[in-house]
Amino acid sequence: MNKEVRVRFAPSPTGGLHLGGVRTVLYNYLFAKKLGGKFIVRIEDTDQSRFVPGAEEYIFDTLEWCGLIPDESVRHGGAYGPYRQSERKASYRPYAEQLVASGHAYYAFDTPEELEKMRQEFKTADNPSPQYDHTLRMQMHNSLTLSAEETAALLAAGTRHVIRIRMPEKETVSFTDMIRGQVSFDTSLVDDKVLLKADGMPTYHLAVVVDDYAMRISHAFRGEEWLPSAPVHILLWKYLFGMEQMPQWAHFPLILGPSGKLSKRDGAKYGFPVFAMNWTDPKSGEFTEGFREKGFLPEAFINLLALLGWNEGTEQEIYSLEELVQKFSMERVHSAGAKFDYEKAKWFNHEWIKQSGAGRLEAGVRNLLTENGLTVSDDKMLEKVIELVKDRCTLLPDFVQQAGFFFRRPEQFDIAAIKPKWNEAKQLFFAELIRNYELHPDWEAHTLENNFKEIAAANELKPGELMLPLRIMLVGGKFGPGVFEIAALLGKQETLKRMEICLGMMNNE
RNA sequence: GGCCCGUUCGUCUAAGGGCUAGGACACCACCCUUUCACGGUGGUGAUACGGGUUCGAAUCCCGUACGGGCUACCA
Repeated sequence: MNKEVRVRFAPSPTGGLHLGGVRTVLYNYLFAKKLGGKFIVRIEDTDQSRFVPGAEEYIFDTLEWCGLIPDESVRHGGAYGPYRQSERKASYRPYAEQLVASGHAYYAFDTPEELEKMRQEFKTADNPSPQYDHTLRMQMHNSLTLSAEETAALLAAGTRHVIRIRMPEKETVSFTDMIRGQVSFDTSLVDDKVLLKADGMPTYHLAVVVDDYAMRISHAFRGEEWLPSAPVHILLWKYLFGMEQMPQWAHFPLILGPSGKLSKRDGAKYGFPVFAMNWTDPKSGEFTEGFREKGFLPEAFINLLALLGWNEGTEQEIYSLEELVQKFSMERVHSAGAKFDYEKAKWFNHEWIKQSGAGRLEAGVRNLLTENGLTVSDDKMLEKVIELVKDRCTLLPDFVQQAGFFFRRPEQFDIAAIKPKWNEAKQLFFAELIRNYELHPDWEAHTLENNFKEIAAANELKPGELMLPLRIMLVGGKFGPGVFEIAALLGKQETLKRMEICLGMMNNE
């Protein structure tokens, strides 16, 4: 009795995937996995003029980075292919013709110029965007206004034409949205949408219904921007396949930027990533920054997206993908749009870095260090360094500053930070400290600290005033973890070397 | 303009008729730490407005305002 749960994400390969897109994928995925269903990716490339090379690959790379692996797709195969609409082109026309035959659609021969003329002609202050609808269709160039013979002749001559749905008048179309409850529309107010374009390709409206049927989609989820065209889709289901076959719908709230629906431009404008991964438009050359390159962990990215519009009802905020699958439910998706908050996004990443083991972070950190000209030769060392500094890193690139000095002697020392309080007594203290450390047997943080404090006490100096200078000597600046931990990890030779270099600089100044 | 959706701290949200409106981010203060963080404690801060329904409303209904989306042979 229960249909198998099958959901689909149906992106148009026109560019990178932004926050909202990935969240739509995520909710689809979570819903499917929670119910033991299938997650399908279908490429909606019915608009050939908007084809962008590389966009499809980008989409799949993003899904892989996020760990949201489709069960069926162009890449992953499946029994309901092909999963690219351009390759299903032949399947759409018959349905459109069927609708014409049953009186629910008609041929329209209006040229783009004629349409433009109509819009200008009927445009008024009260009606700034005239629609091709029941009020106007009898004034247009279509099979409703032409005789059957004229229409047949035009068709036989291969005249360019589209097929439009004939929206009924004065009907109320309603459906139950899983998030919003019942939503109703008056069909008199909906226009006669094009179903089949002049190039023989379907529009989204026809394709989504035909393919959702063909692929046995049980639940159809998409962004709220699709809500206004829902009545068209509902009617197509009714005319073509029957309402009992129709999937259940849910329209996700939009993710808003600082001003309205989040756009890729908002990123550059307000200084945060909008796409999942870096993307450069091959035509315009426009670059849009991605969360991955910005230094986000996919776990954090998924986590923050999940909580942008959904919550379990508890105070938990950190969830792994597995946990999300277990706890997600469509009923708890919020109905109002959510404004994206980059500060909170960073907090999620910081939390994930803190709770990740060095092993999880190692590869990424190593790449970052290498990219910055730092060589990691000792894996054990890298592991310890990561554990030591990860609490201080919000984004992955923070590791370059926080961990870099372990792998390369600083080129600059922030001498200005200690110079004003420098004096003979401190000079002597460090000379003695070096002598002491040279003879130091075990080189462990706590004994280094003990010796440091003993010598300070013997010279009647406050340890606190000596720790910053030591830090500058080892790190180069006022940052990093505990200074004796650093010395311990750096090793005796390198620690003494850095102290001597710095002390020399102090003398020469 | 029309249609649709929405409205709890600045932001993400909890509370699905009974109350000191809870949590998180951010911010502020203090503690810890003589770096910076982490951590800990505390604080500022919200039910858009007006009507109903009810013993009682953030919660249900209506209106207003405001916000957003759609209004292509784009998705």
